[in-house]
Amino acid sequence: MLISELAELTGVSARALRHYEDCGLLTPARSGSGYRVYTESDVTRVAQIRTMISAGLGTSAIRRYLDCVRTGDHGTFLEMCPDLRAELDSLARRLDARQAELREKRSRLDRLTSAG
Amino acid sequence: MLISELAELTGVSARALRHYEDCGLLTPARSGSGYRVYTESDVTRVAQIRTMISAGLGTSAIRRYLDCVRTGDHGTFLEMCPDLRAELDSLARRLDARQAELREKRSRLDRLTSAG
DNA sequence: GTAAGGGTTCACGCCGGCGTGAAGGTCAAG
DNA sequence: CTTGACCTTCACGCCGGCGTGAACCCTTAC
Repeated sequence: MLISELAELTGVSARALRHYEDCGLLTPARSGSGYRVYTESDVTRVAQIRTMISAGLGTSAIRRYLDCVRTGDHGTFLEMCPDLRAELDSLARRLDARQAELREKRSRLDRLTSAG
Repeated sequence: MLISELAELTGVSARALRHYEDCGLLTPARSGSGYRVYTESDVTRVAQIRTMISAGLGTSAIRRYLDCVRTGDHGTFLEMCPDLRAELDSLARRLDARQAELREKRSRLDRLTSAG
């Protein structure tokens, strides 16, 4: 299928799909005229990519660990290798830190608003 | 006083102080040779700016409402005018939204990590 | 004279997943 | 042939508070 069809099937913009290719997350074949040609398995792969992005992973991390992705009846998950475990742990810590920062900002804003 | 002294007194870098001037938050006098000359009241003002920034306000918003800032015994606060009230409300909503997004990311990451 | 230590004005870099034209090739349909 | 819908490859814009040189001026001490 061509890019616009994959875009419709996945709900992801064509621009994003090209971006994923630039990042090495997709490697579609090319037609004689240079058009990107995707297979049905790319639909699943894009869904996996989106799941990982929505979990906070960057494209470089996704590229490193895309082999670890499995999609089963119980949802999408990752088969753990040591590096991946460490990467996800540090990501979790970063997310927690950002959450704490946001909470601080929010409370400081409340103080600015109501204090006095 | 010169910029490095104000930087030390406030704990804010000289670069940041120049940045605040670029944004219209500070308007130091100039010596004959072009050096920025600050007064003691600028120490308070910088503290107010830092408080507002740490609460999530951007420099443009700070510039618009810097007149509303008061620093008293009960901490730094803002005298409310309608526009300011609306601005702070929308900011609070944006912070809440970002907090919700982060929570979602965090839980999705947990699912990726442990599911399967 | 000069080295040292501050001050000044640019102006790019960051962080990153895409949006958004711009300029131009491909292809089926009328 | 021509419209028009889709495709391609660049490549800048975003969001923004500063970090970080670069290149150059002022002043003081030796």
